[in-house]
Amino acid sequence: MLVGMTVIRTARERARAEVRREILDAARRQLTAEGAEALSLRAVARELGMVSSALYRYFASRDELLTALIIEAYDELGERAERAAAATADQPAGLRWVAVARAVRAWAVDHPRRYALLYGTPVVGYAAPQSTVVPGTRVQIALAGIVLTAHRSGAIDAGRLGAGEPPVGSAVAADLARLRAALAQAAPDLLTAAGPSDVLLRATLLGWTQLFGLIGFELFGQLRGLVEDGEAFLVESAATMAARAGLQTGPLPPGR
Amino acid sequence: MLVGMTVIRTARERARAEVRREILDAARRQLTAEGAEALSLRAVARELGMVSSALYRYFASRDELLTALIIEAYDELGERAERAAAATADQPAGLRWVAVARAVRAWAVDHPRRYALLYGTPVVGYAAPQSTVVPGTRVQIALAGIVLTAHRSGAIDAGRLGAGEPPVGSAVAADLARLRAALAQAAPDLLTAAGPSDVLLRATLLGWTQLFGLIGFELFGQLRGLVEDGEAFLVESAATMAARAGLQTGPLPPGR
DNA sequence: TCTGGTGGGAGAGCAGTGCTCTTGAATGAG
DNA sequence: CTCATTCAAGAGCACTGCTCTCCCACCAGA
Repeated sequence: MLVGMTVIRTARERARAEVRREILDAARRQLTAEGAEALSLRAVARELGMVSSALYRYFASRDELLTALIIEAYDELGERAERAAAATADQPAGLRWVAVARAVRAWAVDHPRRYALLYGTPVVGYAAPQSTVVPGTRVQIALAGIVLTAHRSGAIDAGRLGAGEPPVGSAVAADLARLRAALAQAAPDLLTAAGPSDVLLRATLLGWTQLFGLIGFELFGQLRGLVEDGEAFLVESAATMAARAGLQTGPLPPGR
Repeated sequence: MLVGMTVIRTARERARAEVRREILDAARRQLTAEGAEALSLRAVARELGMVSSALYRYFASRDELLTALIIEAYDELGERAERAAAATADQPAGLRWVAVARAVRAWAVDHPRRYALLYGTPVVGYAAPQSTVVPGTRVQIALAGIVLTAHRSGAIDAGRLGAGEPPVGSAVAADLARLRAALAQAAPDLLTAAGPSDVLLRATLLGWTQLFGLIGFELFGQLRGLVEDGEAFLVESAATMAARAGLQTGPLPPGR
Protein backbone atom coordinates (compact mmCIF):
# COMPACT_ATOMS: atom_id res chain seq x y z
CA MET A 1 0.00 0.00 0.00
CA LEU A 2 1.67 3.19 -1.16
CA VAL A 3 0.84 6.43 0.55
CA GLY A 4 2.17 9.93 0.45
CA MET A 5 4.58 10.52 3.27
CA THR A 6 2.96 13.56 4.78
CA VAL A 7 -0.64 12.85 3.91
CA ILE A 8 -2.91 12.41 6.89
CA ARG A 9 -4.98 9.36 6.19
CA THR A 10 -7.03 8.04 9.01
CA ALA A 11 -9.04 9.75 11.69
CA ARG A 12 -6.56 8.35 14.16
CA GLU A 13 -3.69 10.15 12.49
CA ARG A 14 -5.71 13.29 12.32
CA ALA A 15 -6.34 13.10 16.05
CA ARG A 16 -2.71 12.35 16.68
CA ALA A 17 -1.56 15.40 14.75
CA GLU A 18 -4.03 17.56 16.60
CA VAL A 19 -2.97 16.35 20.03
CA ARG A 20 0.64 16.88 19.05
CA ARG A 21 -0.15 20.46 18.12
CA GLU A 22 -1.99 21.03 21.39
CA ILE A 23 0.98 19.70 23.33
CA LEU A 24 3.28 22.05 21.47
CA ASP A 25 0.95 24.98 22.07
CA ALA A 26 0.77 24.34 25.78
CA ALA A 27 4.50 23.77 25.99
CA ARG A 28 5.17 27.02 24.16
CA ARG A 29 2.89 28.86 26.55
CA GLN A 30 4.75 27.48 29.53
CA LEU A 31 8.11 28.15 27.94
CA THR A 32 7.07 31.72 27.25
CA ALA A 33 5.75 32.23 30.73
CA GLU A 34 8.27 30.43 32.89
CA GLY A 35 11.36 29.72 30.85
CA ALA A 36 12.85 26.57 29.44
CA GLU A 37 14.04 24.95 32.62
CA ALA A 38 10.63 25.36 34.22
CA LEU A 39 8.97 23.60 31.30
CA SER A 40 7.43 20.53 32.85
CA LEU A 41 5.93 17.61 31.00
CA ARG A 42 3.63 16.96 33.90
CA ALA A 43 2.37 20.53 33.87
CA VAL A 44 1.76 20.36 30.15
CA ALA A 45 -0.17 17.13 30.59
CA ARG A 46 -2.16 18.64 33.44
CA GLU A 47 -3.10 21.62 31.29
CA LEU A 48 -4.36 19.28 28.59
CA GLY A 49 -6.26 17.13 31.05
CA MET A 50 -4.20 14.05 30.47
CA VAL A 51 -1.75 12.11 32.51
CA SER A 52 1.98 12.65 32.09
CA SER A 53 2.76 9.22 30.79
CA ALA A 54 0.38 9.76 27.90
CA LEU A 55 2.62 12.52 26.58
CA TYR A 56 5.33 10.01 25.87
CA ARG A 57 3.20 8.64 23.06
CA TYR A 58 3.85 11.91 21.26
CA PHE A 59 7.30 12.99 22.38
CA ALA A 60 9.90 10.45 23.37
CA SER A 61 11.39 12.76 25.97
CA ARG A 62 11.45 16.26 27.30
CA ASP A 63 14.45 16.93 25.08
CA GLU A 64 12.50 15.98 21.99
CA LEU A 65 9.77 18.41 22.98
CA LEU A 66 12.41 21.07 23.51
CA THR A 67 13.87 20.36 20.09
CA ALA A 68 10.49 20.90 18.48
CA LEU A 69 10.14 24.21 20.31
CA ILE A 70 13.64 25.25 19.29
CA ILE A 71 13.07 24.57 15.62
CA GLU A 72 9.75 26.37 15.76
CA ALA A 73 11.36 29.40 17.37
CA TYR A 74 14.29 29.45 14.94
CA ASP A 75 11.86 29.37 12.06
CA GLU A 76 9.69 32.10 13.48
CA LEU A 77 12.65 34.36 14.08
CA GLY A 78 14.24 33.45 10.75
CA GLU A 79 11.06 34.27 8.92
CA ARG A 80 10.87 37.67 10.58
CA ALA A 81 14.42 38.39 9.51
CA GLU A 82 13.79 37.25 5.96
CA ARG A 83 10.63 39.28 5.72
CA ALA A 84 12.46 42.37 6.90
CA ALA A 85 15.13 41.76 4.28
CA ALA A 86 12.57 41.19 1.55
CA ALA A 87 10.51 44.23 2.50
CA THR A 88 13.54 46.48 2.08
CA ALA A 89 14.88 44.88 -1.07
CA ASP A 90 14.93 48.20 -2.92
CA GLN A 91 16.69 50.15 -0.18
CA PRO A 92 20.40 50.76 0.41
CA ALA A 93 22.12 47.84 2.08
CA GLY A 94 22.87 49.73 5.28
CA LEU A 95 19.20 50.40 5.87
CA ARG A 96 18.35 46.80 5.09
CA TRP A 97 20.88 45.58 7.62
CA VAL A 98 19.39 47.83 10.27
CA ALA A 99 15.90 46.69 9.36
CA VAL A 100 16.81 43.04 9.88
CA ALA A 101 18.60 43.85 13.11
CA ARG A 102 15.49 45.64 14.38
CA ALA A 103 13.31 42.73 13.41
CA VAL A 104 15.52 40.29 15.27
CA ARG A 105 15.57 42.45 18.37
CA ALA A 106 11.82 42.98 18.21
CA TRP A 107 11.22 39.25 18.19
CA ALA A 108 13.74 38.74 20.98
CA VAL A 109 12.10 41.38 23.16
CA ASP A 110 8.68 39.91 22.44
CA HIS A 111 9.82 36.38 23.26
CA PRO A 112 12.75 36.66 25.66
CA ARG A 113 12.51 33.11 27.03
CA ARG A 114 12.35 31.62 23.59
CA TYR A 115 15.26 33.77 22.45
CA ALA A 116 17.21 32.57 25.47
CA LEU A 117 16.44 29.02 24.47
CA LEU A 118 18.07 29.67 21.11
CA TYR A 119 21.01 31.90 21.94
CA GLY A 120 21.44 31.62 25.68
CA THR A 121 23.04 28.97 27.79
CA PRO A 122 22.61 25.57 26.20
CA VAL A 123 20.41 23.26 28.25
CA VAL A 124 22.65 20.81 30.04
CA GLY A 125 22.63 17.29 28.77
CA TYR A 126 20.93 18.53 25.66
CA ALA A 127 22.84 18.24 22.41
CA ALA A 128 21.21 20.21 19.64
CA PRO A 129 20.29 17.65 16.99
CA GLN A 130 21.14 18.11 13.35
CA SER A 131 17.58 19.16 12.59
CA THR A 132 18.10 22.48 14.34
CA VAL A 133 21.15 23.51 12.34
CA VAL A 134 19.48 24.76 9.18
CA PRO A 135 16.71 26.76 10.87
CA GLY A 136 19.37 28.09 13.23
CA THR A 137 21.21 29.88 10.45
CA ARG A 138 18.37 31.67 8.72
CA VAL A 139 19.02 35.00 10.43
CA GLN A 140 22.69 34.88 9.64
CA ILE A 141 21.96 33.92 6.05
CA ALA A 142 19.53 36.79 5.72
CA LEU A 143 22.11 39.26 6.98
CA ALA A 144 24.83 37.81 4.79
CA GLY A 145 22.46 37.93 1.84
CA ILE A 146 22.17 41.67 2.25
CA VAL A 147 25.93 42.03 2.21
CA LEU A 148 26.32 39.71 -0.75
CA THR A 149 23.63 41.49 -2.72
CA ALA A 150 25.30 44.80 -2.11
CA HIS A 151 28.65 43.38 -3.08
CA ARG A 152 27.24 41.83 -6.22
CA SER A 153 25.79 45.12 -7.36
CA GLY A 154 28.99 46.94 -6.56
CA ALA A 155 27.42 48.98 -3.79
CA ILE A 156 30.05 48.24 -1.18
CA ASP A 157 32.01 51.34 -0.30
CA ALA A 158 35.48 49.90 -0.56
CA GLY A 159 37.03 53.02 0.91
CA ARG A 160 35.05 52.63 4.07
CA LEU A 161 35.14 48.86 4.40
CA GLY A 162 37.65 47.78 7.00
CA ALA A 163 39.43 51.12 6.94
CA GLY A 164 42.31 51.13 9.41
CA GLU A 165 41.61 47.61 10.59
CA PRO A 166 44.20 44.88 11.01
CA PRO A 167 44.73 42.55 8.05
CA VAL A 168 43.03 39.17 8.02
CA GLY A 169 45.29 36.55 9.56
CA SER A 170 45.77 33.10 8.14
CA ALA A 171 43.75 31.25 10.79
CA VAL A 172 40.84 33.59 10.32
CA ALA A 173 41.20 33.34 6.56
CA ALA A 174 40.60 29.61 6.88
CA ASP A 175 37.46 30.28 8.89
CA LEU A 176 36.28 32.73 6.25
CA ALA A 177 36.87 30.15 3.54
CA ARG A 178 34.48 27.86 5.40
CA LEU A 179 32.00 30.69 5.68
CA ARG A 180 32.32 31.38 1.95
CA ALA A 181 31.61 27.73 1.23
CA ALA A 182 28.57 27.75 3.52
CA LEU A 183 27.25 30.84 1.80
CA ALA A 184 27.86 29.30 -1.60
CA GLN A 185 25.59 26.48 -0.57
CA ALA A 186 22.90 28.70 0.94
CA ALA A 187 22.82 31.45 -1.68
CA PRO A 188 24.80 30.35 -4.75
CA ASP A 189 23.35 33.03 -7.00
CA LEU A 190 24.76 35.83 -4.89
CA LEU A 191 28.37 34.80 -5.13
CA THR A 192 30.28 36.57 -7.86
CA ALA A 193 33.43 35.36 -9.52
CA ALA A 194 35.46 37.84 -7.55
CA GLY A 195 33.63 36.72 -4.43
CA PRO A 196 33.30 38.79 -1.30
CA SER A 197 36.66 39.73 0.15
CA ASP A 198 37.92 38.35 3.42
CA VAL A 199 37.60 41.76 4.98
CA LEU A 200 33.97 41.98 3.96
CA LEU A 201 33.22 38.51 5.31
CA ARG A 202 34.98 39.32 8.54
CA ALA A 203 32.94 42.48 8.89
CA THR A 204 29.80 40.43 8.34
CA LEU A 205 30.76 37.98 11.04
CA LEU A 206 31.54 40.85 13.37
CA GLY A 207 28.13 42.24 12.60
CA TRP A 208 26.47 38.99 13.63
CA THR A 209 28.27 38.65 16.88
CA GLN A 210 27.74 42.30 17.66
CA LEU A 211 24.03 42.02 17.01
CA PHE A 212 23.49 38.91 19.10
CA GLY A 213 25.86 40.10 21.77
CA LEU A 214 23.97 43.33 22.14
CA ILE A 215 20.57 41.67 22.23
CA GLY A 216 21.84 39.17 24.78
CA PHE A 217 23.25 41.97 26.93
CA GLU A 218 19.95 43.80 26.86
CA LEU A 219 17.79 40.74 27.46
CA PHE A 220 19.92 39.20 30.16
CA GLY A 221 20.17 42.36 32.16
CA GLN A 222 23.78 43.26 31.58
CA LEU A 223 22.87 46.78 30.47
CA ARG A 224 20.43 47.45 33.28
CA GLY A 225 20.65 51.01 34.44
CA LEU A 226 22.81 51.96 31.51
CA VAL A 227 20.93 51.74 28.24
CA GLU A 228 17.41 53.03 28.52
CA ASP A 229 16.12 52.86 24.97
CA GLY A 230 17.34 49.48 23.77
CA GLU A 231 15.79 49.91 20.36
CA ALA A 232 17.57 53.19 19.70
CA PHE A 233 20.85 51.83 20.89
CA LEU A 234 20.53 48.76 18.73
CA VAL A 235 19.63 50.79 15.65
CA GLU A 236 22.69 52.94 16.07
CA SER A 237 24.92 49.99 16.77
CA ALA A 238 23.67 48.10 13.75
CA ALA A 239 24.06 51.17 11.58
CA THR A 240 27.60 51.60 12.83
CA MET A 241 28.49 48.00 12.08
CA ALA A 242 26.88 48.31 8.65
CA ALA A 243 28.85 51.43 7.89
CA ARG A 244 32.05 49.70 8.92
CA ALA A 245 31.23 46.92 6.47
CA GLY A 246 30.95 49.51 3.72
CA LEU A 247 27.16 49.25 3.43
CA GLN A 248 25.59 52.49 2.30
CA THR A 249 22.72 54.03 4.18
CA GLY A 250 21.62 56.50 1.53
CA PRO A 251 21.48 56.74 -2.24
CA LEU A 252 24.82 58.56 -2.08
CA PRO A 253 27.52 58.30 0.52
CA PRO A 254 26.49 61.05 2.95
CA GLY A 255 28.74 63.77 4.27
CA ARG A 256 31.01 63.80 1.30
CA MET B 1 31.60 43.33 74.09
CA LEU B 2 33.07 44.98 71.06
CA VAL B 3 34.49 42.83 68.31
CA GLY B 4 35.74 43.42 64.81
CA MET B 5 33.10 42.60 62.30
CA THR B 6 35.06 40.06 60.32
CA VAL B 7 37.18 38.64 63.10
CA ILE B 8 36.64 34.98 63.72
CA ARG B 9 36.32 34.57 67.43
CA THR B 10 35.25 31.22 68.62
CA ALA B 11 36.04 27.72 67.48
CA ARG B 12 32.45 27.44 66.47
CA GLU B 13 32.73 30.33 64.09
CA ARG B 14 35.94 28.94 62.76
CA ALA B 15 34.26 25.63 62.04
CA ARG B 16 31.32 27.40 60.53
CA ALA B 17 33.52 29.36 58.14
CA GLU B 18 35.33 26.20 57.16
CA VAL B 19 32.15 24.26 56.45
CA ARG B 20 30.89 27.18 54.43
CA ARG B 21 34.02 27.11 52.34
CA GLU B 22 33.74 23.38 51.83
CA ILE B 23 30.17 23.77 50.67
CA LEU B 24 31.22 26.42 48.21
CA ASP B 25 34.08 24.27 46.95
CA ALA B 26 31.85 21.29 46.36
CA ALA B 27 29.18 23.44 44.77
CA ARG B 28 31.74 25.02 42.45
CA ARG B 29 32.96 21.58 41.44
CA GLN B 30 29.45 20.50 40.59
CA LEU B 31 28.70 23.73 38.80
CA THR B 32 31.86 23.33 36.75
CA ALA B 33 31.11 19.73 35.93
CA GLU B 34 27.38 19.73 35.34
CA GLY B 35 26.20 23.28 34.91
CA ALA B 36 24.15 25.57 37.06
CA GLU B 37 20.77 23.96 36.69
CA ALA B 38 22.19 20.59 37.64
CA LEU B 39 23.62 22.01 40.83
CA SER B 40 21.83 20.12 43.56
CA LEU B 41 21.92 20.92 47.24
CA ARG B 42 21.37 17.27 48.03
CA ALA B 43 24.31 16.22 45.91
CA VAL B 44 26.52 18.81 47.56
CA ALA B 45 25.44 17.56 50.97
CA ARG B 46 26.05 13.97 49.93
CA GLU B 47 29.55 14.84 48.78
CA LEU B 48 30.28 16.41 52.13
CA GLY B 49 28.78 13.51 54.05
CA MET B 50 25.99 15.49 55.56
CA VAL B 51 22.28 15.56 55.13
CA SER B 52 20.65 18.10 52.87
CA SER B 53 18.76 19.93 55.56
CA ALA B 54 22.01 20.70 57.31
CA LEU B 55 23.09 22.87 54.40
CA TYR B 56 20.31 25.32 55.18
CA ARG B 57 22.23 26.38 58.26
CA TYR B 58 24.82 27.87 55.90
CA PHE B 59 22.83 29.00 52.89
CA ALA B 60 19.23 30.01 53.22
CA SER B 61 18.38 28.67 49.78
CA ARG B 62 19.80 27.34 46.58
CA ASP B 63 19.60 30.86 45.17
CA GLU B 64 21.80 32.18 47.93
CA LEU B 65 24.37 29.51 47.16
CA LEU B 66 24.17 30.48 43.51
CA THR B 67 24.67 34.12 44.38
CA ALA B 68 27.85 33.29 46.26
CA LEU B 69 29.11 31.34 43.27
CA ILE B 70 28.23 34.17 40.91
CA ILE B 71 30.08 36.78 42.93
CA GLU B 72 33.07 34.48 43.23
CA ALA B 73 33.13 33.93 39.48
CA TYR B 74 32.71 37.62 38.66
CA ASP B 75 35.59 38.42 40.93
CA GLU B 76 37.80 35.72 39.48
CA LEU B 77 37.11 36.86 35.94
CA GLY B 78 37.37 40.52 36.87
CA GLU B 79 40.72 39.96 38.50
CA ARG B 80 42.04 38.25 35.39
CA ALA B 81 40.94 41.18 33.29
CA GLU B 82 42.47 43.69 35.66
CA ARG B 83 45.72 41.76 35.82
CA ALA B 84 45.91 41.69 32.03
CA ALA B 85 45.33 45.43 31.94
CA ALA B 86 47.95 46.06 34.60
CA ALA B 87 50.53 43.79 33.00
CA THR B 88 50.32 45.77 29.77
CA ALA B 89 50.22 49.20 31.32
CA ASP B 90 53.18 50.40 29.27
CA GLN B 91 51.88 49.15 25.95
CA PRO B 92 49.76 50.88 23.31
CA ALA B 93 46.07 50.88 24.17
CA GLY B 94 45.08 48.65 21.26
CA LEU B 95 47.34 45.88 22.48
CA ARG B 96 46.08 46.30 26.02
CA TRP B 97 42.50 45.98 24.84
CA VAL B 98 43.36 42.76 23.00
CA ALA B 99 45.21 41.43 26.04
CA VAL B 100 42.18 41.92 28.26
CA ALA B 101 39.90 40.40 25.64
CA ARG B 102 42.16 37.35 25.45
CA ALA B 103 42.19 37.03 29.22
CA VAL B 104 38.41 37.14 29.38
CA ARG B 105 38.07 34.55 26.65
CA ALA B 106 40.68 32.32 28.26
CA TRP B 107 38.78 32.31 31.52
CA ALA B 108 35.50 31.69 29.70
CA VAL B 109 36.93 28.74 27.81
CA ASP B 110 38.43 27.35 31.00
CA HIS B 111 35.16 27.71 32.90
CA PRO B 112 32.35 27.60 30.37
CA ARG B 113 29.61 26.69 32.86
CA ARG B 114 30.61 29.42 35.21
CA TYR B 115 30.80 31.91 32.34
CA ALA B 116 27.33 30.82 31.30
CA LEU B 117 26.13 31.46 34.82
CA LEU B 118 27.35 35.05 34.53
CA TYR B 119 26.52 36.00 30.95
CA GLY B 120 24.13 33.32 29.75
CA THR B 121 20.45 32.88 30.33
CA PRO B 122 19.48 34.18 33.74
CA VAL B 123 18.28 31.44 36.05
CA VAL B 124 14.51 31.63 36.22
CA GLY B 125 13.05 32.94 39.40
CA TYR B 126 16.45 34.24 40.33
CA ALA B 127 16.84 37.98 40.58
CA ALA B 128 20.48 38.98 40.76
CA PRO B 129 20.85 40.75 44.12
CA GLN B 130 22.56 44.08 44.50
CA SER B 131 25.71 42.40 45.77
CA THR B 132 26.51 41.05 42.32
CA VAL B 133 26.38 44.39 40.54
CA VAL B 134 29.81 45.75 41.45
CA PRO B 135 31.78 42.54 40.80
CA GLY B 136 29.77 42.18 37.60
CA THR B 137 31.25 45.33 36.11
CA ARG B 138 34.94 44.80 36.75
CA VAL B 139 35.68 43.56 33.25
CA GLN B 140 33.83 46.43 31.65
CA ILE B 141 35.58 48.89 33.94
CA ALA B 142 38.95 47.42 33.07
CA LEU B 143 38.27 47.78 29.36
CA ALA B 144 36.92 51.28 29.78
CA GLY B 145 39.96 52.16 31.87
CA ILE B 146 42.20 51.32 28.94
CA VAL B 147 40.21 53.60 26.69
CA LEU B 148 40.12 56.39 29.26
CA THR B 149 43.84 56.15 29.91
CA ALA B 150 44.55 56.39 26.21
CA HIS B 151 42.20 59.31 25.89
CA ARG B 152 43.75 61.06 28.86
CA SER B 153 47.23 60.78 27.38
CA GLY B 154 46.01 61.96 24.01
CA ALA B 155 46.72 58.62 22.36
CA ILE B 156 43.34 58.24 20.71
CA ASP B 157 43.61 58.48 16.96
CA ALA B 158 40.82 60.94 16.35
CA GLY B 159 41.02 60.45 12.61
CA ARG B 160 40.29 56.80 12.94
CA LEU B 161 37.77 56.92 15.77
CA GLY B 162 34.27 56.54 14.46
CA ALA B 163 35.27 57.32 10.91
CA GLY B 164 32.28 57.12 8.60
CA GLU B 165 29.92 56.13 11.35
CA PRO B 166 26.51 57.62 12.01
CA PRO B 167 26.34 60.46 14.51
CA VAL B 168 25.29 59.77 18.08
CA GLY B 169 21.55 60.16 18.46
CA SER B 170 19.90 61.87 21.38
CA ALA B 171 18.57 58.71 23.02
CA VAL B 172 21.97 57.08 22.88
CA ALA B 173 23.60 60.29 24.08
CA ALA B 174 21.49 60.01 27.24
CA ASP B 175 22.70 56.45 27.73
CA LEU B 176 26.28 57.58 27.26
CA ALA B 177 25.79 60.30 29.86
CA ARG B 178 24.82 57.60 32.33
CA LEU B 179 27.87 55.60 31.32
CA ARG B 180 30.06 58.65 31.80
CA ALA B 181 28.65 59.12 35.28
CA ALA B 182 29.23 55.48 36.13
CA LEU B 183 32.82 55.73 34.96
CA ALA B 184 33.31 58.91 36.93
CA GLN B 185 32.38 56.96 40.02
CA ALA B 186 34.52 53.96 39.19
CA ALA B 187 37.63 55.72 37.90
CA PRO B 188 37.40 59.43 38.70
CA ASP B 189 41.09 60.09 38.09
CA LEU B 190 40.85 59.03 34.46
CA LEU B 191 38.20 61.52 33.44
CA THR B 192 39.59 64.68 31.94
CA ALA B 193 37.85 68.02 31.77
CA ALA B 194 37.14 67.48 28.11
CA GLY B 195 35.90 63.99 28.95
CA PRO B 196 35.72 61.16 26.48
CA SER B 197 33.56 62.01 23.51
CA ASP B 198 30.24 60.32 22.88
CA VAL B 199 31.69 58.59 19.86
CA LEU B 200 34.49 57.14 21.95
CA LEU B 201 32.12 55.94 24.63
CA ARG B 202 29.87 54.41 22.04
CA ALA B 203 32.82 52.60 20.51
CA THR B 204 33.71 51.28 23.96
CA LEU B 205 30.22 49.98 24.51
CA LEU B 206 30.28 48.36 21.10
CA GLY B 207 33.55 46.76 22.04
CA TRP B 208 32.02 45.23 25.16
CA THR B 209 29.01 43.79 23.43
CA GLN B 210 31.16 42.55 20.58
CA LEU B 211 33.52 40.80 22.97
CA PHE B 212 30.85 39.11 25.04
CA GLY B 213 28.76 38.35 21.99
CA LEU B 214 31.65 36.60 20.33
CA ILE B 215 32.59 34.61 23.41
CA GLY B 216 28.98 33.60 23.88
CA PHE B 217 28.71 32.53 20.27
CA GLU B 218 31.82 30.41 20.57
CA LEU B 219 30.92 28.88 23.92
CA PHE B 220 27.30 28.21 23.16
CA GLY B 221 28.03 26.47 19.89
CA GLN B 222 26.74 29.08 17.46
CA LEU B 223 30.01 29.08 15.53
CA ARG B 224 30.39 25.31 15.40
CA GLY B 225 31.82 24.20 12.09
CA LEU B 226 32.67 27.76 11.16
CA VAL B 227 35.35 29.22 13.36
CA GLU B 228 38.07 26.72 14.14
CA ASP B 229 40.60 28.75 16.09
CA GLY B 230 38.45 30.73 18.48
CA GLU B 231 41.44 32.45 20.04
CA ALA B 232 42.75 33.76 16.73
CA PHE B 233 39.34 34.96 15.70
CA LEU B 234 38.80 36.72 18.98
CA VAL B 235 42.17 38.41 18.84
CA GLU B 236 41.48 39.78 15.39
CA SER B 237 37.97 40.83 16.32
CA ALA B 238 39.15 42.61 19.42
CA ALA B 239 41.95 44.28 17.50
CA THR B 240 39.45 45.42 14.90
CA MET B 241 37.13 46.89 17.50
CA ALA B 242 40.09 48.56 19.20
CA ALA B 243 41.21 50.09 15.95
CA ARG B 244 37.71 51.38 15.30
CA ALA B 245 37.80 53.07 18.69
CA GLY B 246 41.00 54.82 17.68
CA LEU B 247 43.24 52.78 19.98
CA GLN B 248 46.73 52.39 18.61
CA THR B 249 48.36 49.01 18.29
CA GLY B 250 51.93 50.19 17.77
CA PRO B 251 54.15 53.03 18.89
CA LEU B 252 53.18 54.80 15.68
CA PRO B 253 50.02 54.51 13.67
CA PRO B 254 50.98 51.75 11.23
CA GLY B 255 50.54 51.90 7.48
CA ARG B 256 50.81 55.64 7.25
C1' DT C 1 -20.17 -9.46 11.75
C1' DC C 2 -16.74 -11.33 14.50
C1' DT C 3 -11.83 -11.14 15.87
C1' DG C 4 -7.11 -10.03 16.73
C1' DG C 5 -3.65 -6.58 16.63
C1' DT C 6 -2.48 -1.94 17.58
C1' DG C 7 -2.58 2.84 19.38
C1' DG C 8 -2.96 5.31 23.28
C1' DG C 9 -4.77 6.79 27.95
C1' DA C 10 -4.48 5.73 33.12
C1' DG C 11 -2.11 4.59 37.12
C1' DA C 12 1.53 2.99 40.05
C1' DG C 13 6.14 3.34 40.97
C1' DC C 14 11.29 4.72 40.96
C1' DA C 15 14.76 7.91 41.87
C1' DG C 16 15.57 12.32 42.18
C1' DT C 17 14.73 17.59 43.53
C1' DG C 18 14.16 22.09 47.05
C1' DC C 19 12.58 23.05 51.25
C1' DT C 20 10.33 22.75 56.12
C1' DC C 21 9.66 21.06 60.60
C1' DT C 22 10.67 18.42 64.58
C1' DT C 23 13.87 16.02 67.44
C1' DG C 24 18.01 15.30 69.89
C1' DA C 25 22.82 16.22 70.78
C1' DA C 26 26.93 19.16 71.20
C1' DT C 27 28.78 23.62 72.42
C1' DG C 28 29.93 27.79 74.78
C1' DA C 29 28.60 31.79 77.81
C1' DG C 30 27.28 33.21 82.28
C1' DC D 1 27.23 23.60 86.49
C1' DT D 2 23.26 25.34 83.99
C1' DC D 3 20.96 26.62 80.11
C1' DA D 4 20.25 28.90 75.86
C1' DT D 5 22.10 28.67 71.36
C1' DT D 6 23.81 26.10 67.39
C1' DC D 7 23.65 22.57 64.40
C1' DA D 8 23.05 17.82 62.42
C1' DA D 9 19.68 14.35 61.37
C1' DG D 10 15.48 12.46 59.75
C1' DA D 11 10.84 12.44 58.18
C1' DG D 12 7.84 14.44 55.17
C1' DC D 13 5.61 17.46 51.37
C1' DA D 14 5.04 18.53 46.76
C1' DC D 15 7.20 18.35 42.75
C1' DT D 16 10.15 16.44 38.57
C1' DG D 17 11.32 12.95 34.21
C1' DC D 18 10.61 8.60 32.98
C1' DT D 19 9.19 3.42 32.80
C1' DC D 20 6.13 -0.31 33.06
C1' DT D 21 1.85 -2.58 33.24
C1' DC D 22 -2.86 -2.69 32.45
C1' DC D 23 -6.83 -2.03 29.85
C1' DC D 24 -9.99 -0.02 26.66
C1' DA D 25 -11.28 1.64 22.04
C1' DC D 26 -10.60 1.48 17.46
C1' DC D 27 -9.85 -0.48 12.93
C1' DA D 28 -8.62 -3.89 9.35
C1' DG D 29 -8.95 -8.36 7.56
C1' DA D 30 -11.40 -12.75 7.46
